[in-house]
Amino acid sequence: MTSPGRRLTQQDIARIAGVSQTTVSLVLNNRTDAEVRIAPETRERVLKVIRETGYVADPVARRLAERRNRILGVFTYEAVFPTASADFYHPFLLGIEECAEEMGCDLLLFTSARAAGERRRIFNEDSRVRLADGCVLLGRAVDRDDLARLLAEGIPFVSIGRRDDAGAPVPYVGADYSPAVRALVDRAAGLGHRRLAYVGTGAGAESPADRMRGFREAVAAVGAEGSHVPVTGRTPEEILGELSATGVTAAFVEEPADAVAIVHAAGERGLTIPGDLSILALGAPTRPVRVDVDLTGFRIPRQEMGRRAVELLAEVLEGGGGTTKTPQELLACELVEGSTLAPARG
Amino acid sequence: MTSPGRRLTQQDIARIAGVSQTTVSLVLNNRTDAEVRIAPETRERVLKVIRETGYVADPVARRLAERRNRILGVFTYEAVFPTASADFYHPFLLGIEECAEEMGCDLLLFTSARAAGERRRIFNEDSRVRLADGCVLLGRAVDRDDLARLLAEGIPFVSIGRRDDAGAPVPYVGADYSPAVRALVDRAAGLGHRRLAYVGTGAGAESPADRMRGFREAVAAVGAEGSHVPVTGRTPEEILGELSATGVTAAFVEEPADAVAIVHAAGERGLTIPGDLSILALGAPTRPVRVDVDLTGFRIPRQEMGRRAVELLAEVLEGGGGTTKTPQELLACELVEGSTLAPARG
DNA sequence: TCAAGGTGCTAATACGGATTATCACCGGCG
DNA sequence: CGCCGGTGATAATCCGTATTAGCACCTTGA
Repeated sequence: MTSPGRRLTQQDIARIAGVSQTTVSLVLNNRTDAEVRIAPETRERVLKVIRETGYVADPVARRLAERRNRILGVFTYEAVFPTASADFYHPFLLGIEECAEEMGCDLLLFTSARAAGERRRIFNEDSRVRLADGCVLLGRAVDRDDLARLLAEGIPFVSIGRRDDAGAPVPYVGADYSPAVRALVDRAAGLGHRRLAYVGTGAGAESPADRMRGFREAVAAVGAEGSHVPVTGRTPEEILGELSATGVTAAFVEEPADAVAIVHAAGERGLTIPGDLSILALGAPTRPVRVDVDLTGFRIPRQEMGRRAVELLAEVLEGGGGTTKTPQELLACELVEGSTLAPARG
Repeated sequence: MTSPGRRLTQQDIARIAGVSQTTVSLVLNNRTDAEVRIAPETRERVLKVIRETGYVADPVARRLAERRNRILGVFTYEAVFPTASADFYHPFLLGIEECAEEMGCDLLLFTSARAAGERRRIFNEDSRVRLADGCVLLGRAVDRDDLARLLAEGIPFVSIGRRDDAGAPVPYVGADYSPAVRALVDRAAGLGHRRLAYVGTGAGAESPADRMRGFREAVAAVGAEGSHVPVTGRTPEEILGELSATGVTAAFVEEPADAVAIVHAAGERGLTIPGDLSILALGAPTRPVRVDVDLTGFRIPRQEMGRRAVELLAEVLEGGGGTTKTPQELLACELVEGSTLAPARG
């Protein structure tokens, strides 16, 4: 069929069919406008040559001329495939891939964006971000400067996870943490819990901040007492100690991996969960853990977030000029019944 | 920093710095040849503008002119992220991503290659395969026509998994099934097993064929009796029935998911494994199963295969012209001790 | 017989960057 | 004075496709 030598171009097809390169392009793009007319026989002749040679247009040249690729970039600040992070990233990617496939788009994974042992950055010396039509950002913490730059350069993108403004509003699809946390607090309060604690950083990135905020607001709304128990640099035992010492009966744990560890620590200490202490998990584990506990909490709609991010990105791309306003959506989290929440003692 | 309007080009940089586009390109590419000279001050002035504007070269245009991308394509005949296939594909991707990251390459996932509900094909109407420098092929069965076409068009690629010739030798890195299967057969024979069975298709694609071949050769070598028990359309119970009826004492099961099912079926039937029947699993599960059995068998070095494929692809790309010979490698499988192999009865 | 209007195709150009060939300039030397 | 060699930069061209403007030809009508 094809010679192993140089790749075929429209020029070659044109020569064989005895027409101009323009005509080949027109036939290929199936232009039937009033502006441009091709005689049916000519069209057929060109198509025949294309069929016989198996010619396929060079996507690079196409992109250069057309400014459109049907390639969506996916940027993550960590490798996505290692098992350590796979459990967390996988559902997002699943949604992204599904939606991209339906839209006939390919996915470009920016795996090279690491500056020599450093953290990944979007803009390194020869960033390939612009190769994609647009880009999905994935990661718990996203670099503010990168965000600002993406906005400034007018690169279409959608962040997965809510982001604070970075010079301008950031397009995102996030998980609606506040109401989810609030619902859990309401439940706990309804079961008689009065001393509640937020266990986690509660700050650093938007998502912990959102959860913390939801917690504070809900605690205030139900008139309970809420404290903040930090976790960094502390063992589950120490955390558990503080919880007991302060008379907390329901702990809202930011990171399910911590929740699991605390449950285990409680078991060794002779405490029963949820008899002595209720544990509520706020989201999905970002660290690999063996989740052998049926935690009460909520489910982050990760797959849906992936899908929706791609959909929104597509809309932005369709919009073209950027006249449409910044898409910002929060998707509801689904409560998970679990078995680590029980009525407060007494 | 940058205006939100149109993207910056070398032309813009040139205008600002008061030089020509050529000069900007030369400075960017750091050309210090004797052929081309740039005065240090001019160079500095251009670099300053580049720094201030944050200019980054358009990778598409670059690719068109340079014929090089640092983008590696990854083609799979199925979606890689769905949990159904994730367990199988994941280790390959892990190896691929690792290696690509080290080499400073990005990964392009061809997710769009599906022709309207059909199976994925590499060459659809507007294939973007050529956008990548080269491409890694992943999948149990690979379309022969696609392979032939890749070879014919001289597109650099490496298949993960051994492939028969498709008009010409196919570059691959595969798992060395034959010796692995042979080693298992030797073990079984050493433990007194005389009636062995190969349970699976044993054909269809290269990898089952390789395993079957290894089985046949090994059985012949040790002078045992080997039969073939097909699985398609049969229940584990039926398969188990045939094994018992024919007096097989060691079953070599192509697909670990089947092996697990057979072990369970045996349990329900009151047979003990490996007391009554030894089960050997030939590879990794390609269907999602809860592997709650400690199967004796071997490990396919999937991550290593992914890495090696990318390395070989890189070599092919370095080689450029194609003077180097087709890389074909088989990686050794590691035996897994497990607990489903025991001495034959009597 | 010639303008008007339609038809079928192509030349020219854009897209953004890399490369090659060439040019302008200056100082030194015969 | 005129030639030469070295220096520093640029105009021109290419990569392969898409698009726009326009050309050559033919028919029709007055």
